[in-house]
Amino acid sequence: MSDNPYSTAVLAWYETNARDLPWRAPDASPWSILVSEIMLQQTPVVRVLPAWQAWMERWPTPADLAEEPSGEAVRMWNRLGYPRRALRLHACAVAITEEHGGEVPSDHATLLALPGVGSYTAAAVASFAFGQRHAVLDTNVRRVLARAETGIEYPPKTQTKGEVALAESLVPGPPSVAARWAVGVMELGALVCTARSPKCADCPIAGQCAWRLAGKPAHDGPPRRAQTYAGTDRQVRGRLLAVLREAEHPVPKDALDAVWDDGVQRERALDGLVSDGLVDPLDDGRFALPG
DNA sequence: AATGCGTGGAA
DNA sequence: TTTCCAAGCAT
Repeated sequence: MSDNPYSTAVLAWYETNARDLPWRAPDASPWSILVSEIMLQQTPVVRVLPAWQAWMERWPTPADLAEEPSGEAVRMWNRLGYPRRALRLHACAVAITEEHGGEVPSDHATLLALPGVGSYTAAAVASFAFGQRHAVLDTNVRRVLARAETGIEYPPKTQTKGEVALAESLVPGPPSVAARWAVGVMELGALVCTARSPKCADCPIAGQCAWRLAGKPAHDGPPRRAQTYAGTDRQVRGRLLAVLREAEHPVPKDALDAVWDDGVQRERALDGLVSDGLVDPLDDGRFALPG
């Protein structure tokens, strides 16, 4: 697997079209790249940018964050969503400080063992921070490969082994080229081969795209999961945690009861937050972010 | 393997 | 207004 039919075109496209993102700066530290990757899990770039800046100013190294209570990470996470990621990023900082001499590990398997670091993030950090050769398969790349190679509009809902094998077969041989391919094909998916209204006129591989060549057949199969939010436990959890994030001090139960009427659901959500480690029930009956 | 887990912007 | 979806992970 030394090359693939698209790599030259994608690499050239990336050279002139890449966004100037701070975690892509030549002097970006592995830690700053890891922080960006955790934040970018399911949160758009535009919302991550200011949060990442503030985070890196406050905690420039893993040791800086590891010194703080995990609740400070949850508070700093603010409204990025999925706040368990903040807890896991804090746990990453502790593990890196205590087990890896304060340096983000470069080995893929070691990265994978860190809290909140899965297959994608381990490959991304190994590739972007350390220039290694890995298949970096995120939602953008899955969509590009579904279209260009498989000829379908959208990839399957859950990642398949076939997709992984395909992605691996396309990784260029030399690590430095592989790393640029990884970021380039991801950027192509983010900017051109988008989920809705792909900009095929601007696509460097449009001439080789199986989906476009087939006339862009519409998505076949069940409609793609419409996620409801209003009224869910997720919404309740969000409201409860927002109260604690914005409070300077531990809050009485009344303050939490005020944000959701359904007591059964409210208790279930609060219990969930406690068992996740996002909320600390104090002995005096009040609640706080974890210390 | 399917589900749960936040939030906000765009169409 | 509603729907979609945005660099996933853990269980």
